[in-house]
Amino acid sequence: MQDNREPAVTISSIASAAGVSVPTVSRVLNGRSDVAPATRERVETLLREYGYRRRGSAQAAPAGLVDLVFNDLDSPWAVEIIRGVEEALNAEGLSVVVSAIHRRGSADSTRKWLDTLSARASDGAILVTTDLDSFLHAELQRLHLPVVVIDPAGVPDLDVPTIGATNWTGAVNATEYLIQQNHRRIGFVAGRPGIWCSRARLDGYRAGLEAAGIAVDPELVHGGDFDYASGFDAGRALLALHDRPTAIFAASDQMALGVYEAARQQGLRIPDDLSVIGFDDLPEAGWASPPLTTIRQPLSGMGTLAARTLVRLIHGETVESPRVELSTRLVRRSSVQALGPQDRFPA
Amino acid sequence: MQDNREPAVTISSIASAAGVSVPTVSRVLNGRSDVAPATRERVETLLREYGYRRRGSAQAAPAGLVDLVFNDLDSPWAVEIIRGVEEALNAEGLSVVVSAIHRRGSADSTRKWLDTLSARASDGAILVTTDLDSFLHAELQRLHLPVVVIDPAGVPDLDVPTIGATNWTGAVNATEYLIQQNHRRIGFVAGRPGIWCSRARLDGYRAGLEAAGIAVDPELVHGGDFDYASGFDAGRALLALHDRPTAIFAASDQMALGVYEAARQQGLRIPDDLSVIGFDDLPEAGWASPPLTTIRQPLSGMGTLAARTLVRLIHGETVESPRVELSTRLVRRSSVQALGPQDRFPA
DNA sequence: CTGAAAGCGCTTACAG
DNA sequence: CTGAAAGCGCTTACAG
Repeated sequence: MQDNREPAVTISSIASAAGVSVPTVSRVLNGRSDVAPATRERVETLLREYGYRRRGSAQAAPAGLVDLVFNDLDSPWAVEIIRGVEEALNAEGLSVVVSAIHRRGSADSTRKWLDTLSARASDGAILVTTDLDSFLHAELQRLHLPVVVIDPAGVPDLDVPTIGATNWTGAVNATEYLIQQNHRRIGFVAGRPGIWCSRARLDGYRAGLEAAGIAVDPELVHGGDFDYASGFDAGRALLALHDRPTAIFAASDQMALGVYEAARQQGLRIPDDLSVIGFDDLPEAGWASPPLTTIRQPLSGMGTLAARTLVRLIHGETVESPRVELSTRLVRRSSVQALGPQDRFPA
Repeated sequence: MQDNREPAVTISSIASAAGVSVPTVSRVLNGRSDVAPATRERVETLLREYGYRRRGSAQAAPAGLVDLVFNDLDSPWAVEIIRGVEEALNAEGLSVVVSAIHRRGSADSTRKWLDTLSARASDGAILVTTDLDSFLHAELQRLHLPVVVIDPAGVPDLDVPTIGATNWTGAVNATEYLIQQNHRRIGFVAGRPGIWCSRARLDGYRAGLEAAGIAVDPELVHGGDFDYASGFDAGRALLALHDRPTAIFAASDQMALGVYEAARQQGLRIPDDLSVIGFDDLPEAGWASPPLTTIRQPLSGMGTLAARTLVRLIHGETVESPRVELSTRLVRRSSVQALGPQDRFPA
């Protein structure tokens, strides 16, 4: 995998490559104004190409810092991951720098982020749900910065370790469980499109139905993007169907809570009139009323594993299995009720 | 307030203070084994006393790092603060190191944390809900590290800026609102004891009742510690009362959700049979079913303000008002219903 | 176990 | 705008 034992790039190697003196490079590095624009440009390019990293004095003196990068910091999701990463890294004597990629997609902001990363001499980075495109990947390589991705957006390069959960299997289990409880019309609220795990959950739902010989009704599959509002909208649409579902499987807990509210507004009670199952098992799932049955994915465990994997890369070790999926499991609480028998023979 | 412009403590000043050579101090600093125990001890003490901070080369070269410290990273609370801090600091080109004080209270772990802080040359620290005791305060002063505290546990030293919310006023407002809706028997679930804001909320509840000429019934005040389980327990106890409350004001949203579940388990519907109001306005409040009416405290705004205040201290500026309380406000959603008129004249 | 010496990576006046 | 020189804070062989 990555290798961090290359000869260090120093200010003086940059200087000779650029054909200028060491002080000049130093000036560029420190944003002094008294440098000819052409010189500055040339030096900056070289700095970038060589992947120069500020280094205190003589020997590297590791910063003991790892970057944990989210697209946005607006989900309860994030704390779980942060907690797992922080615990594992703290045990290794490392600290976690948490950041969100602001104005996502802007090449400029990515550039700026990379510069900061480089300036502070981070030992490695954990990217969450990030689309590690080839540009970003190349830049990180250049910085000799080990990387681990949690829940990659697309299928990442093979030499970048990724940590995920058994999304497909978890979704199959959720669907099977509802079928066991005699549900046949099972609605599905999908996750944010474009992220790998969303697709896996949708496929698992379909596979679960088909394994039980139930045809997939496209009407019962509704788009979403993981958050509450999209769950509410999807729930409303699904419950407005002529032949409405008796159970809804939402690809995230937040969307499941949106379904709760859509049901409540239509006077439907959970689990009596509608069964709901979520995905994630955020603490919030246990706080719902009634407590939400869901598929647990070990988010903080994923964080811990990502951290441990990264530490190995930092130490120059290789990682034998670059893609790991931690297992999910069904957590039964009170939002699913068996259909049929009860209906026919009420107590 | 704090001053950061003191002459830098260098390895050589420590060396002469200790009566040893520079290389020896360097060895202690790097944990080399070949140093006499007595010498090591003496040097370490001096290092501490002088508040030595590793510094790359010649000039300080600010690390651009700020520490954000929680007691625990297990609450949805935390993300809100992190988000606010991260945004404000990112705008200043600074990064956020997030950590939890593990094994709280252990002097040893505090020591270790301070060492890390010092080693990485953090520019400042934001402590959340921390009891900044005089020991910690003195140590941070020694490191010349500016500090801001969010929601201080106790009453902190006057020269440490603190950021909070108008907890007392918010609680008065919540209580007044319930009274306006004709509630008279209003239960209260208190926050974690020992934290300043818990006390303010309890006092606000009492003041709100008394202002309306309602006597405070001690039976209606129940202990809690901010989390879901304690809210559930308190809700259960309150609803089991002979003359049970028609409304419950919980000092946190998480506890309010616990009250929801306690009500549901007793077959009580919200808001029809019981009105509930929370405190915080976490995203979770909006996801409850029915959506929770609550007192909003601007958590991410508190994070932002703490960050900005810290940046000023880092720049050596003074802060004119060391204790700021951001205002809270009532967010009306669907968990409170007026009592009385409706009951007498149903639609 | 310790210090004198050499050296490293970098920066800052100082000339030009 | 740029480089030669001096210097800073630190570390690492090298002696003893």
